[in-house]
Amino acid sequence: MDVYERGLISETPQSEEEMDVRKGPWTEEEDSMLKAYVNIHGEGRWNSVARLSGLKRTGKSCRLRWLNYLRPEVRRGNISLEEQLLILELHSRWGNRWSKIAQHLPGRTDNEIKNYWRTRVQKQAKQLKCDVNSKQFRDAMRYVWIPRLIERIRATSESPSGQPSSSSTTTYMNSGSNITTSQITYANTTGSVQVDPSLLPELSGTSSDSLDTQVSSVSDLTDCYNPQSASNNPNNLQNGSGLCAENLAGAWRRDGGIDFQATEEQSNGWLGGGDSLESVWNEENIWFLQQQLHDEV
DNA sequence: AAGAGACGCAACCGCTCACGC
DNA sequence: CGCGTGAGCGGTTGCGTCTCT
Repeated sequence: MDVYERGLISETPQSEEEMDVRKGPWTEEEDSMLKAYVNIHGEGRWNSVARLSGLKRTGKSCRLRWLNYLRPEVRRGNISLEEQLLILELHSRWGNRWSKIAQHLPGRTDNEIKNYWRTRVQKQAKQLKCDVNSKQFRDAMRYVWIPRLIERIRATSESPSGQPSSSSTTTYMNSGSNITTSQITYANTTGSVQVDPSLLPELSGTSSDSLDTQVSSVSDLTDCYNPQSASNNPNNLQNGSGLCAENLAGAWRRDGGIDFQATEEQSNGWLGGGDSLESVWNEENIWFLQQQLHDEV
């Protein structure tokens, strides 16, 4: 359908500036014009682009179209597990700094990441009946969702068929802060991101610009999180051989966090099975988390 | 089969920052 | 130093598609 028919173009301009300014979806012809212009003259000077290329668009509109859609390096399609993990990690550190987060996901745009966060992550918060910025939800992300993603990334990388391996002895119980590259680069098996080697260790370091410095970082958690022992024997959680009992079971309870230790046992398989991100948040888990949240209030 | 509602995404809007004069 | 302009960023909106009833 033509944009004119949909009323997306100002047909009654109020001033000279508004004359003929197009809005709404871009046509293939406009895309071609913008691509051709940028290929010749390069990026930047977006108002000039709008004027000189013959496009009846604002400079802002041209810039947005180029950055989010026309750039050759833009990757489109499903966001991989590794990318999801990075987004969660980076958001926990920087908050809604979408462009900053996007810098660490080659080919992804801030707009795409923002949309992912709104549609996927905020949806989960809504299902849990808690605010996406609440401590409860951040805890859920850090102590359940992120470790679960790491587990699944590992499983995918270790099994050519994509099935989780049952013989792995690798542990996340690193000293310091290297949950990182060697684990994250399994990415290759799913054809996705190369993670900056310096990135994740940085996350567990000093967080002067973190929005929330009172809660231990994700990497702190993964330092003492052992999915193998946890999934093989949930009782290990009680004696601290898997999760750090002091950090998780006790501390979370005391500071008002969620008791995921109990969650893990009672939901029976929190860390097992499931082949999508959403499976981490299946109905049973969400129900139980809600109980936990309400108990805390 | 059709309508309603939910969802995903592209695009716009308004604000802030950086830079040149 | 103040002002104007351009660029960038985060929030919001609206449309097309999908799913459910």
